[in-house]
Amino acid sequence: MFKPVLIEPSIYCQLDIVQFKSSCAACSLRELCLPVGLNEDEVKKLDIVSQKRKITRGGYLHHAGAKFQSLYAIRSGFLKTCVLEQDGRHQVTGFHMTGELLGLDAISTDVHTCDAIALEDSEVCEIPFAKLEEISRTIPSLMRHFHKIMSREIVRDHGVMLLLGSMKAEERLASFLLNLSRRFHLRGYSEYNFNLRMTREEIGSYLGLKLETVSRAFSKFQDEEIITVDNKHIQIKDIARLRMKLSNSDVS
Amino acid sequence: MFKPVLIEPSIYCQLDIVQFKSSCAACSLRELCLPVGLNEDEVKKLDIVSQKRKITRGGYLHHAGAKFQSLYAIRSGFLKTCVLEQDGRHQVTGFHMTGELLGLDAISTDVHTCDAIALEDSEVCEIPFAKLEEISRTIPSLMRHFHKIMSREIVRDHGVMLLLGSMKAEERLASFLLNLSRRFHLRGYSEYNFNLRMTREEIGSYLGLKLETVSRAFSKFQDEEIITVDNKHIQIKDIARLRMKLSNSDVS
DNA sequence: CGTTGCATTGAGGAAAATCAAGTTGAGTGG
DNA sequence: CCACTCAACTTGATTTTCCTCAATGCAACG
Repeated sequence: MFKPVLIEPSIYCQLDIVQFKSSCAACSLRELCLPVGLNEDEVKKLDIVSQKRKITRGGYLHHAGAKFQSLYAIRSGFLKTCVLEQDGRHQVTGFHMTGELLGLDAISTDVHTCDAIALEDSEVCEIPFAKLEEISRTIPSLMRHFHKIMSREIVRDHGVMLLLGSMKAEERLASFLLNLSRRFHLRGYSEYNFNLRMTREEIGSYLGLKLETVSRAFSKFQDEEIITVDNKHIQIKDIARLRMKLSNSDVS
Repeated sequence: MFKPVLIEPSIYCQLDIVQFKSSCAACSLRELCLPVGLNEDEVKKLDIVSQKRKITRGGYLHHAGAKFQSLYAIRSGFLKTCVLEQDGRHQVTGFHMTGELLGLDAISTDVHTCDAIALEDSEVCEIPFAKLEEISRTIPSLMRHFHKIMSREIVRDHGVMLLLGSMKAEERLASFLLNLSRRFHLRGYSEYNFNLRMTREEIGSYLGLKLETVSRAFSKFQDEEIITVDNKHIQIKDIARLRMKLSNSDVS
């Protein structure tokens, strides 16, 4: 089922065996998570740092308000992050998968500003931030890479702001599906067939819509034969028309 | 009119005189822009870096798509940043004032992802990013401070996402006004009286509303005697009730 | 086999967008 | 100083979109 694109299957199998010995050198996510071009010594420095941790479905990786110690690189699984306001308002700010880095928001105040919750059994590398900063002083390419990751998060957030501020319901859902499709594809899964890990309500929260609106939009896309929806399973039948949903608002 | 809170007026006047000699040591924004606790030698290292630049009202600090070289610290003035999509969709992602840092989004791809436009005559310090990274390797507190600034931007964006995803028009406008009020206050201006630098349309774009909706919400707040609006001039008459607009939706 | 959580669908209503006049105010030039 | 222009703003009427409320379906699970 798992088909890594970046490495040989044999290497991946080997990984499976050593999976409780933390090792960046052998990690299948090296290309996602670390800058290319580190030499062996540099990679070894990192090995000291990280430690693995498992979170079962529904479990918290961290709570909003918790003291910040570490960033988390997702090794496998699927998580959501949500911000909460004192008045009970809350919102999913992102869905996160293999190779992505969580906890960047907490650097600013040394306190996590969001909950991170596993939507399926997941495994993360815990990276103590103080150590990462220390090591990155001696490895400029690592520092640069880290800055790019933070910046990418800012760019991503701006994209979501654009979505929330100027798209209609169907455009939002199309954008969401295309984004998921691309990210699954990057990780070696089918870009046309995948299972949603989140509920309609969580999708709605992320997209600034109510769950009924999400459901209706799914049904509409299905009627139009752009996708098929079977509960959590999505098949994209006509990705070109799904992309068209983004740019124009003309409906037959 | 200008009443800096963090430094003595005399120091500020002195600054006015030397304003074309770039000097972080003498800058009135030191506390905003630099980590506290740098010694003189460390501050001098920074002086090499930055160079001033003026942008007149309506002018671009940078265009989306431009090659990224430098971050910009705002010394004075007021700017907006907007993202644009290929399909013509565009959105204001932020309004920025004295002491804030622009260009963080561009680190990820070495290309600016948004336009930055001056809404009044402004002055910025140009900080070549490569040099900043280099210096921050030798000054850990500077590196830490920079990471906190990036992280703060992520937290800010999450706040905007929450606003766009789950607030009604009046709540958004109230949130916007309170945010401006706080930021003016921090910079030594009145928290109850200020002039908007942006149009209703720009406010609307930022808040995910049409300009007419913004205008109506202003009028409503005025009818309720929470604020007075005279074109661009805003007076907050009852900040408590403005804050209430955020938390509850009950209207008399 | 009832309970529970999630999803779908319909009907009605509220919020904001859109469309359409007007108004105001700053800048321009006679 | 006045007329003119233009952009920004306000306000009202109408339409669209999405939310809310409610009923129902459906699969998983003790």
